Amino acid sequence: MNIDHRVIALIDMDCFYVQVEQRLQPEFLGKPCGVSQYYTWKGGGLIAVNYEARDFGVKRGMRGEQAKELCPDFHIFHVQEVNGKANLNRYRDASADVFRVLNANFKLVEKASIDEAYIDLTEDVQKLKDKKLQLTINDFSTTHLAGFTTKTEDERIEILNKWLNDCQLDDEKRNYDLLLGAYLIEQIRKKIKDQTGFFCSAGIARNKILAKLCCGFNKPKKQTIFTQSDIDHIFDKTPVQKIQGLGGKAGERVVELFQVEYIGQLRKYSLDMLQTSMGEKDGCWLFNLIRGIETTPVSNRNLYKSISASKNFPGKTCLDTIDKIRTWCYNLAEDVFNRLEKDRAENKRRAKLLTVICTLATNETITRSCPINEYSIDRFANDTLRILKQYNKNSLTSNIYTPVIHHIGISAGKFLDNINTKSIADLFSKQTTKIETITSTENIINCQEEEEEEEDNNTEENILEKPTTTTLPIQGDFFRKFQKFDEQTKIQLKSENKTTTSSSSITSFFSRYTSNENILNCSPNKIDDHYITCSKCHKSILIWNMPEHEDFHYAHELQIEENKTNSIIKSSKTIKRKNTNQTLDSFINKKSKM
DNA sequence: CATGATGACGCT
DNA sequence: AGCGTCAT
Repeated sequence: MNIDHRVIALIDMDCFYVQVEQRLQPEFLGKPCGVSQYYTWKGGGLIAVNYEARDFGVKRGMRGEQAKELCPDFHIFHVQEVNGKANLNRYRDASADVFRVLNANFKLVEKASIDEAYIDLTEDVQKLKDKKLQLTINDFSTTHLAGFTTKTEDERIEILNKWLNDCQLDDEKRNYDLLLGAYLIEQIRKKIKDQTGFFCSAGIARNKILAKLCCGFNKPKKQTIFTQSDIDHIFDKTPVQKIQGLGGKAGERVVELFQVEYIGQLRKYSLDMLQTSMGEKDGCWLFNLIRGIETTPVSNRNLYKSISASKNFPGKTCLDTIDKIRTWCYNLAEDVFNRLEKDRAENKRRAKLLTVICTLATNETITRSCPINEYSIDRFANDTLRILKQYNKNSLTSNIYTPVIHHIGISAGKFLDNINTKSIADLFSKQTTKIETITSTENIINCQEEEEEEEDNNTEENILEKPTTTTLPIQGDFFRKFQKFDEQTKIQLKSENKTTTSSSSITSFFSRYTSNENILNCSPNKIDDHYITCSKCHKSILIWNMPEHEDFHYAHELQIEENKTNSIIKSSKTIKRKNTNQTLDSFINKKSKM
């Protein structure tokens, strides 16, 4: 297979975080919205802005208050905060929804970010060729061609129709597989919309850089094809910084060294000249790129290589005492721990390396690692604290830390696959794992094997395995409550079980209601008259979702009750910390902040 | 004060 | 292993 004959797509969810929030609260669909984190300071920082709001000049990175000035009707969704820290789990879960659809339909999918995926369609297109489809303009209702800015729908149809005929008539069929690729991407985007409720845009081209570039040409809810013959005239008008990888200092270097503005202007330079200035590797990459050649493969990775939690402490909020630092070590450690546990249950692997990143007032960034022998909040927090203490210039007996800290991050990585240890979380995650990993027969076999093993594995053994982890007993207690509840509701729901999944997994049940609040997602956009108003929250609920919705309230109430007990359990955790340096003061400090 | 949290990766 | 770059 010639590398230049690949068909690559880049799918990009349109203002993803906003869509995730709108799926939960459909009443905001069509209105100018954004998502911000940390609302106290100037309305928080916007990390996503929808297209309705962009029309008013609202941009990512702006403060919420500034957005309100530009657009008085602007609605701000706030990122969930846990332990005083922004928590992005809601978007990670929604991302998983999207990737389930992609992985179920394509073999080669690369998760490029939380809301972007590369797909290598080359094989799929080859298979499609045998079918001898008769494609018409109706199969490409949101497709555009790179290099044409069409103002009206009629204009789009006219130009696309001409191209469609051209590439079906072309004896060499140079563009025919791009056409088939675009056809597949129209289908998958429709599927994503139907199965998740989310809109996206896409680019279809011969390589990743081109796919990424042209994806941005028509947004939102549209897709763009970038043919090889369009490269020259488009690159002549493409600013260097628009090329992925050249958005920063490297791009600046190119602009200054070669005195160019647009990427196409580099064509007049020899390979040698490019390499002299940019280095052998980058020079070669650039030389090929501007001629439409870029060979970076779409990697087949589905899982994260690292799981991390971090927080900035800008200005006056900086950390200047050991107590504050300890508190945040625990907060961050807890987040990483929770996600690692979930990851271990789902993916049968364990992170082996903990990396601590911190930025000091001296403006230096320090990175230090240590091995992970056991998943435990206390271990993560104390390892982090121990490392940070090494940079304290103040007396060891003082509570004051100098220089102050402006950023702390904890990252877990270097995963070891196929671990055979089990935990309570493993037992409860069967259903979730099954649903998420059915992408190949290999995985299915894997799952079944694990399940059989799990039958033999006793819960007792798993508890004994992790005696120092304080969170597990909490989870156990929590799940026990829900187990009863789950059984009850199953009976209740049996009569009208159409929309209810028959999953008996407590985890999957639990996560449906708490981590994602998916109950509200069932049909976000449908305009339908089968609504009734919930007596508890006064929201309009589709009538066939009402049983689940009522369960949601029940679960919610239980959770509130659980939180009360939780604070008690947490304090017992503090007693434990006391042995390892935690003072009562710092505990109170932490509580008062929450 | 203050574009934040989180990833991947390359260089040395 | 640690630091810097780039990206969303």
